[in-house]
Amino acid sequence: MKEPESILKPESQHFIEQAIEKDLSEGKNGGRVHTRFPPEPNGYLHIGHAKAICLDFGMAEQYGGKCNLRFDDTNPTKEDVEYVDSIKEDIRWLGFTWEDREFYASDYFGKLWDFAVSLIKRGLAYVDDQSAEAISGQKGTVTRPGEESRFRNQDVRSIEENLDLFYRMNEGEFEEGSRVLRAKIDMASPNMHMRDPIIYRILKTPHHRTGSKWKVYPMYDFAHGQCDYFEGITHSLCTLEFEVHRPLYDWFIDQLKTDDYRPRQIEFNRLNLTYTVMSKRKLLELVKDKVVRGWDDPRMPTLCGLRRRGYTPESVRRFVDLIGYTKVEAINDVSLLEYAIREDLNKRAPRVFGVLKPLKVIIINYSGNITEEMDIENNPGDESHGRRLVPFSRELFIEQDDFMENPPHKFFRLAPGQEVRLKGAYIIKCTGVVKNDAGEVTEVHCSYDPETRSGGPQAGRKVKGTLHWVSALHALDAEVRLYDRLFSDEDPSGHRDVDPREFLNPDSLTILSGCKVEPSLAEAKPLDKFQFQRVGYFCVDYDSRPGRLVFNRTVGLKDTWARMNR
RNA sequence: UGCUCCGUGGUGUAAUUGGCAACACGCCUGACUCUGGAUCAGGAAAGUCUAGGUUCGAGCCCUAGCGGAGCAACCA
Repeated sequence: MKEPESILKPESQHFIEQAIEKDLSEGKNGGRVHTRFPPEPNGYLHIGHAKAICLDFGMAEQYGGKCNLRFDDTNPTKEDVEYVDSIKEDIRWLGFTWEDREFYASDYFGKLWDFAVSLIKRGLAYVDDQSAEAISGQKGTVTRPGEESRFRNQDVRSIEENLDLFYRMNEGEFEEGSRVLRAKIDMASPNMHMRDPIIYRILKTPHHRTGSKWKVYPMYDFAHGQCDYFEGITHSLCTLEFEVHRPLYDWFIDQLKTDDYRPRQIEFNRLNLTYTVMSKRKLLELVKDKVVRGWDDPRMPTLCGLRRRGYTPESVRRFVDLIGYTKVEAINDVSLLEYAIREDLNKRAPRVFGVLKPLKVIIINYSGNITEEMDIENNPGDESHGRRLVPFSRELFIEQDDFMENPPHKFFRLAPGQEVRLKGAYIIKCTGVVKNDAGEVTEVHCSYDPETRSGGPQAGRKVKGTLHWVSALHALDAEVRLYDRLFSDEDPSGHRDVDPREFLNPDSLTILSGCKVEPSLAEAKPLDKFQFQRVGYFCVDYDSRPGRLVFNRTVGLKDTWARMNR
């Protein structure tokens, strides 16, 4: 065992912890740490969000502060309560709580409106009648400054007219797209976001919370920073791409603030995982086009997908902990995620016998009239998991891969003349095979040595291999779904002008039916997790029913034999 | 081409803030094992993008270059 972490060299701090501690030591915000997790309810959460959630809630927890849940619901055309509910479920599943601090950007529509009105009154915002095309045409490029809209000029449009138009925009008098409200900042700014950004647009789609009260909605950039400000957020943690938005947020807060309090935005690297895509837009496409079975398809990097796949919240949090927070754009190896779930399930998943591709074994010197109950530990590494009884009889199933008629060197499994131990039962020796017309082995005949029963007089005899097995008479039928990476390319969205779907892995799902599992699994319920010994970790799918068991393979075991054969 | 950010083993992160480049995953070897799992012991693998500079001493500071990413939605 390793030493407890506390007496090891203290874990080094990442740059955000350092920043927070510096603020704390300087007495900023009266020693408060208050963060927020601000999802848009327009899709399901994925593991990239888990990274943000762990940071937002984690920093608050670590420094004795609070973390708000705030839905960024400023665009009714894309958002829905379905997503609100799933997001809350996923955050709870991860193990975090926002107590009574469930907020919505839409809670602040009134304040935001008032702020916009105040900007107009101060000559810092104006209504622009131009089309979207015209406005973007005047925006300039990254190397060339933009041109000012003629409506920017107060001689053309007075403050009074701006106010009148803004009110009428919200009364529904004008069509969507016919007018917008813009902040008057700097059309020549090297930062594109400062070139008179649009802050309000007309949208007549009813909002999932405010109904049709509003006809104008604030843009994200006009809402986000101010909401943080309204909530007294001290540290606004977000991903790298918002770095260039920060000056704009600061500009708005400058117009709003009454003292020197200001949320501090710190940007960190987003999570990218190999062999998958992580943008909500791309994930939504996979769902809509039925490439996968839904948001919770076990191949999806969504939290609901990982949950259905058999991942535990602890393993997800452990993974997030392992990858850290930096400012380097990185792509994390999915095998580290797999390590995290193996590590967790190795401790908690009971061991059972499950045979994916059954091959019949007949013990020729074992009576056909008896059944023995073999007493087998549920987790060899941890006695507290207890033991169970597994029935053994003359006819068994073993894994097809565990038998070879003409084995290569170092094949420690069953082969003619070769001995193996049946885990928890007897040592058997292969005495012959039965083949069908096609020459395939359909039955393996073995003899057993009664002295070698586990716990018996000859139990200590060494044989090279140990196999898992199920009694043919007692085994339960099951369907097993094997998952592989969704994409065959390490970085499917990392190719310019190539649709990631060019790289879809056609073998990402394999459904096996007629699998045989031990009878103790009869009552297994969805999301129950097991290790099918020597095969991998599996969890019961939502589709599973008593008498029609369905398992998902979460992840395989490390397989030295398979690796040797690569 | 403008602005912003970033370059440390294969991957992801560290380096007590200027002092022997460390950790995890992966890989290799051995031990142990009634899971070819787990566990344990050991090993290979970067000299920190490049070139200068400051310094007794630079991954860290300075200068220049090179390379990568982000930003021009009435999306968030």
